[in-house]
Parts: sequence; structure tokens; C-alpha cells
Amino acid sequence: MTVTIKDVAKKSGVAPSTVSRVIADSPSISQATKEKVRKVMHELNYFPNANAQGLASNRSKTIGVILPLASDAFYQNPFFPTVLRGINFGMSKVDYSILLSSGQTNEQRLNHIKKIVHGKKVEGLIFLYASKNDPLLDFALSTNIPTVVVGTPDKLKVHVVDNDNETIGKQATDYLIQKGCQNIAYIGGDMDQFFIKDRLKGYQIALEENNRTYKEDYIYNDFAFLSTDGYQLIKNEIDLSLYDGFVIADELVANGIQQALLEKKITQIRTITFKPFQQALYHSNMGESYINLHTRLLGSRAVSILFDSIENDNKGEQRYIREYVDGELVVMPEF
Amino acid sequence: MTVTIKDVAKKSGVAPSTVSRVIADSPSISQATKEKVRKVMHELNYFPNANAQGLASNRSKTIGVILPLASDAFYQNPFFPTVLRGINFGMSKVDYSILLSSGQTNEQRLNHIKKIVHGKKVEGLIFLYASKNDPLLDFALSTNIPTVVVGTPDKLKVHVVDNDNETIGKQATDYLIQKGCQNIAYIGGDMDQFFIKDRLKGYQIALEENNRTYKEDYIYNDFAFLSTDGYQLIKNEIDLSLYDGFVIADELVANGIQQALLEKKITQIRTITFKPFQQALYHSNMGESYINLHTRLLGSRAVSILFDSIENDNKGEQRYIREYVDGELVVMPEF
DNA sequence: TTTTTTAATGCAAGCGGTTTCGTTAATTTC
DNA sequence: GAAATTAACGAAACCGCTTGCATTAAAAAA
Repeated sequence: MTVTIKDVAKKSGVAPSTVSRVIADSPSISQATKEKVRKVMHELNYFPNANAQGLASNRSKTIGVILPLASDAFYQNPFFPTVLRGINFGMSKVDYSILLSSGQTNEQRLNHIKKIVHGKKVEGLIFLYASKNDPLLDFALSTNIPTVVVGTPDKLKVHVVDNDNETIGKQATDYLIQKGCQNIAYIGGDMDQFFIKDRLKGYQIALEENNRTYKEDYIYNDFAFLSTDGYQLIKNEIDLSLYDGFVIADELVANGIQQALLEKKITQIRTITFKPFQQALYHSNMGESYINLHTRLLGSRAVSILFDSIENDNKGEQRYIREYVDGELVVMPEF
Repeated sequence: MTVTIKDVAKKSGVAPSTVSRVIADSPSISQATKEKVRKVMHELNYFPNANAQGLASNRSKTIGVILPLASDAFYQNPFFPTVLRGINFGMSKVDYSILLSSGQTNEQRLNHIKKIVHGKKVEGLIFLYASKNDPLLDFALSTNIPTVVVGTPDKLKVHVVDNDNETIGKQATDYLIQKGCQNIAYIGGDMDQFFIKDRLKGYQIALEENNRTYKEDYIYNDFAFLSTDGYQLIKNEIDLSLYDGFVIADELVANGIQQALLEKKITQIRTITFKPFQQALYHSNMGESYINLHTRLLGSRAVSILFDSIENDNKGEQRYIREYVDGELVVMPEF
């Protein structure tokens, strides 16, 4: 029924091995036969069976992308589709497919990742999050499968691509200072996420460099990553008279905050946050300036690092790459 | 190096075929040997090679999820991660993996889908969008691979899961009418998207049922799906004095509009829009009421329909399912 | 011209499973 | 107790491709 390599071989009058070599574009096949065989492949509408290829060559031509637990609030973040786009973009050169991790519970997720890496379904892994003591990452590292994580995990022996969160946090804070803000609060989130901590560090450095005193109670950290959290914070919890500036570590939270401020008709507080890309789409992006995180770049860089790692396999001793992409201040017109 | 079925067979003192059958949990193997073999599999940390399985059984245990062109504005919509979650959810029972389509151009996308379906990498397909004259969908249908599309395409011979957009549009409009709005505009978007048209139809029906006249120039349709579009519309293009209600077909556009209205301090216009799920996260969801689209359900329903189709293969004549999930009015407290 | 290289292709053994069919031993039936 | 089933498992072919090695013809060197 389905056309195989033998059919192509027969019709082109060559051996199956020759066909296989023209598939791989091997240099040891003459241009003439290549063309002849390719013509037949096209006539017969032949496509190589990926499973057979994978079995014979021990390469699946697909990489696994590991998402966080679906119930995690963080999952909702525009960050994810954006990195995914970057990954897609980076892969357009290399003829690989993307396998998405799945599972509703952490146990399911762990089982699934075991199955796909031991079962040779994937040649490499990209983690789209970094959290503490992640059993999935532990597993990945224990198998030596090429892995890169987008974000900064609590492990050293792995490739990493992340925003330069400290610098970015400083950059944002500097902007507010330069705009004349005197009392700047830092609205963070889950302190188990390293980027929250790092941006806070940048905030702190900016204050110090400008001879401002860093105050513990100017830091707000006890909530998740939802816009409702930001909204609630403003509406109920925070003493707004204290501040004239907010550095908000997460875009969703910032959305909630900005809406709450608008509703309360508060204009003396300037805010700044971080968005996945220029012209962030989840918000009208008219009002406030922000830092563009180049999130798509995160994805495409992760891909190239991963492929370097896949190609170079175990030649020479392993070196781990840490790549930090910078942010870009996008200043909005005042209204 | 890697442990194979033979190693397991040898150590358990049975034939490879027996091991294969315990993997498949075949009823023709005694409970005793099953347990014995499973114990060995565990000891040896054995995982079946997915490529070998796929080759031998002609089943890859993975489904393909087809995304729209990445450059498409529509891609940015919170809709996608949400359906994806639903798909993930639906798959947690069935031990399959998800392969994501890729490609930066439509040509690349077409090549990739050809490769994965002809190459037997996937057993079924879920389209996450429906657009006119889609060559990818045409291809899928030409191969008879089980396929379901989330959204309503211009084809009949395919399984479909979608929102009941007409009813939803009516529901939204009814709400505004009931709230006393007299002059309701419909803010749509790309009319090539069927859901825009269908929600418009619902809007129209609601007006008629309430003896309102439907006016062409109350319909705004010439823009994409970005919040900036909504923002611009309000700031520059529309005569706000004409209206006291907006039915907004897309959430992102609604965000832009709502922010613009807030900035302009306009309060006499009531808006309603549609969101992927309850407590939409891309917006503080405090202000305006909306229709919850149950988008996650769309994904999980798509999965079950797909698996029904995969299982039943070609038994009996093919019937095509069209499933429409309803919306739910979520009324927000007025502030 | 003869010998040595090189270029181009074929042969056949895997890769690691699944599955049909056959075999053997244990049960059941009469 | 012999014949007929049935239950449980093994042997081996096969899935479609890759790749090391052998082979042959052509080109280069001698």
C-alpha cells in the first residue's frame, strides 16, 4: 500500500541503499543518479518512514519541549507561546519536529519524559521553565541527553538561556528614577522563581547607585502571577499614598495593577514592567513604558544551543553555556 | 548499551515475543509471568524503543497539532495555549504524545505536515484554527488521516469542535439589551474568520428579536486581532457619542477598547466580550462582564473525538461529528 | 599497458520491536 | 482414559530504513 524505499529503488533501477543515500544527500552518490532517484521519489509521492529511519539511525529528528505543570498559574503567561514561536523559528532551518511534554500531574509528566527519552522519541530537550528541585530536570541530567533550559535552574551542569534579569531590573528601576520617582516599590511574586529574585537584585542595585535607601517593606511578594493578584493588591492591600513608582516583575500582574490604578483614577504613580516582545499584544501598550524581554530570541537561541549540543555529542569535555539576553527599554508616549 | 527487549527476555527466562505481549498487557499471558517480566523490566530500567514499536506496529502513539502560521496575528491569542491545555488534559488518559507542527512559511508548514503524516509520525491531526482554502487541511483530508478541527472550516467532511458562535453572539447582545443599552455596535475583525461572522449573526438575531433595527454602519470589521487595533479604533476612528454598548468579538481587541475607554474616562458605554475561560488572566477581569467560551473544553473534546476516530478507523461508513460547545455569561460586579 | 586510486553503487546485516502461526502442556469433555 | 479444547508461550518472519564492507568501473599514476 504505502510506497517504500524498495519501490523507489526498483523503479529507479538502483539499490535501496542508494536511495537511502540520496535521501541523506550523501556525497558518494553521483549527481545524475540523485536526480534520477529524486524524480522517482516525487512521482511515487514517496516519504521515508520516520520510525524506520529512527530505528536504523537511532535519531528521531525531534526535540522535546517540556512545559510546566498545566495547573500552574505560570502556564498562563504569554511568555510560553512566545518562546514557542522562537523555538519554531529557530527550528525552521533544521528539519526537526517538536514533541510537547504532557501530563496532568507531576508523576505523569515524569513518566512521559522518561518514556520519550528512553524510548528515543527525542534527541534533545528544552525546558520552558526553571523551578527548584525539579525531578524532570534531574532525570534529564541523569541521562546525559542534550538539554537546555530557558530560565535559570538550580543546577550548573546544563545549558541555560535566560534574560539578564538583574540588569533588566536595574534598567527598569533606573528609568523610574530618571523620571523623578522618589518612592519606588517592587512588585514581585513567587520568590521561588529565580527571575523574581534577580530582578529584585537589579532594583536594589539601582537604588544603591542612586543613593536611595532600600526598604524591605517596599517589596511585595506574596502572590502568584495573575492579573487579578495585581488588581487586588492595588484595590485592597497597598497604601498608595506611599509611592510614586512601581517596578512590576510580571506583565500579567502589571496589567491588573494598571487597570486598578486607572479605575481609581490614580495618575501620580508611574509603573514599569517587562513584556515578552515589542508591541506586547495582551495589553494596549499605549500607556506605560516597559522593558522588551526579547522572549522570542530566548527560544531561538535555546534551539541553536541545543543543536550544537546534539551535533557535538560527546566530543571533548562538556562545557555548559550560559547565555543571557538583554532587555530593551521601550518608552511610550505620555498621554 | 541500551537495554532491549531481548535483555529483558533473557533475564526473565522467556521469549522476546512474550515480553512484547506483557508490554501490551495481552490477555494470553499468565498473571505470573506478567509479574515476573515486569519486575525484570523495572530492574533493568527498560523502556521500549518507540521507533521500533512504531515501525513494527505501524502506530506512532502521537498526534499532530497544527498551529496557524506563526506570523499570523491570530497566533498571539490566549486562545491557543488554552486549547493546548485542553488537549493535554484530554490526552492524560491515553498515553499519547503531542507533535507540534512547525514552519515559518506556509510552504514549510505544508512540507512538514506531509512529512509527519506520510512518514507515520502521527496517527491523527488536530487543527487549532480554521481558515478559508487551507492547503494543510486539504492535504489532511486527501490522506484520510483522522482529523478534527477546532473551529469551523469551509469543509464538511471533517470532524469539528467549535463554540456555538451564533448563540454566543446572541447571548452577549441580549445581555447588553437587557441592561438597557439602546445603540449597540458590533466590533468584529477579519471577516474571513467564520466565528466573526457567526457571532455577528447572533448579534443580528438578538436585535431582531428585540425589535431593534440592524444598521450596517454599526458594524466595525476592518482590522486584525490586536489590542492596539481596538485601542486605535476608540481613540481615533469611532464616533463614541453614537453608542452605549459594544459587542466585541475578540478579547484582545476588547482589552484595547476597554483601556481606551478608561483613559478617555468614558463610562456610558457598556462592553461585553468573550474570553477563553472563567477568570480570564490576560485582563484583570474586574470591570466588564463577558462570555466564558470554555476553550479548554474545546481542546479536550477534540481529543476524544480524534481518538474515537483513530480507534474506529474505517469500520463502517464515515460519519462526521460537529460538536458545538456553549458559552456561559459571567456577570461581573459593577463598580 | 599495467597497477594503483578513486568514485559510485550493491549486498546484507542489523536496528528493536510486533505478530502470525505452531507447539506443548494442562484442562475439559465424553 | 482417550480425544478434544484451551491456555500459555516460543520461533521466526517482518516492519522500512541505514551503514559497513565488498565490488566494480573509471580515472590517475606508473
